[in-house]
Amino acid sequence: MARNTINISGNLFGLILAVLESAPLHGYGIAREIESRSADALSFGEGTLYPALRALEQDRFIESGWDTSGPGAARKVYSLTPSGTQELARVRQAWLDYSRSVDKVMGAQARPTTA
Amino acid sequence: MARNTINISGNLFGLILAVLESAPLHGYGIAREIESRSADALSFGEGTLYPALRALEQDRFIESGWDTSGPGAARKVYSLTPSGTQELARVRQAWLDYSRSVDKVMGAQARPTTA
DNA sequence: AAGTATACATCGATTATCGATGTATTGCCA
DNA sequence: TGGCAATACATCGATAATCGATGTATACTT
Repeated sequence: MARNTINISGNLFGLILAVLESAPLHGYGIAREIESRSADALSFGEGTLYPALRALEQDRFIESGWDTSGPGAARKVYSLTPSGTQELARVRQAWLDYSRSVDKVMGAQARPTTA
Repeated sequence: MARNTINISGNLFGLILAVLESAPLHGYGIAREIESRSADALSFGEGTLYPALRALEQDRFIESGWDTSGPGAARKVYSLTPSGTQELARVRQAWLDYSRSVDKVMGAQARPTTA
C-alpha cells in the first residue's frame, strides 16, 4: 500500500459493531454491508475481517452461531451482545471526538455538535 | 495501548502538513500546535513525530533548516514545499472522503457536503 | 465446462505508532 | 545554588493493525 493512504485506520471494530447493530449478519455479509453503506469507499480483505471478528468475539462484544439452513456453505452468523452495544456507543463517541479533532487541526468545516 | 483505541490512526502526515501550511515551524512546536488546535485530544510522543518528519522530508513534502538565532537548543524548522502543498490538498480530500464514509457506516450525522 | 459470487479460514510481511530512553540547554523558584 | 520543569533534538525495540496472498468448497449462471 502507498504510504499515508487512509484506509480502515483503527475504526474497523466500530464499523463492524455498527453494522451488527442493525441486524445479526455473517462475516462475508458484514464486509459487503460496510462496502455498500460507504459506496465502496471502505473495503478490506478477509485477512482483515476474520481476525477482527475473532477478537470481538473473544472480548464478548459479539457472539456467533452457525446457520446451516440456507444453500451453499454454512454461515457463521454474528450478533451484538449487550456488552457489544455498550462498546459500540463508546467507539461511536470516540470516533466523533477524534474526527472533530482532526477536522479542527486540518482546518475542515465544523460539523454539527449534535452527537 | 488498549486495543481499538482511536489515536492518530493514519492521519499524522496530514496533521503535520496542515500545521505547516499556516507557518514554518520546528518539530516540537508542531506537536504542541496539534495538541493545542485539538484541545489536547490529539497527542503523540517524539517516537512518532520525528520519524514522520523524516519521511515527509524524504518525500520532499517538507524541507528543513536550522534556526540557531534564539536561545536554547537549535531548532530544526520545517516548511511546506510546493509539492507538500499539493500533498496536503490530496490528504485533506482523502480525510474528508474517509471520514464521511465512516460517518455513513457508523450512522453519524451527515456533515455538510461543502468540501 | 468455465467462471463468478458466496463463504469460510490462515499466514507471513509490512507499516504505523507507541513507549522508553538519552542528551543538552534554559528559565524559574525556593 | 540546587533542583525541577519545559524546551528541543534524537534513536530504538515492541506491538498491533492491516494488507495481500493463498487455500478450500459450494452454488449459480452462461
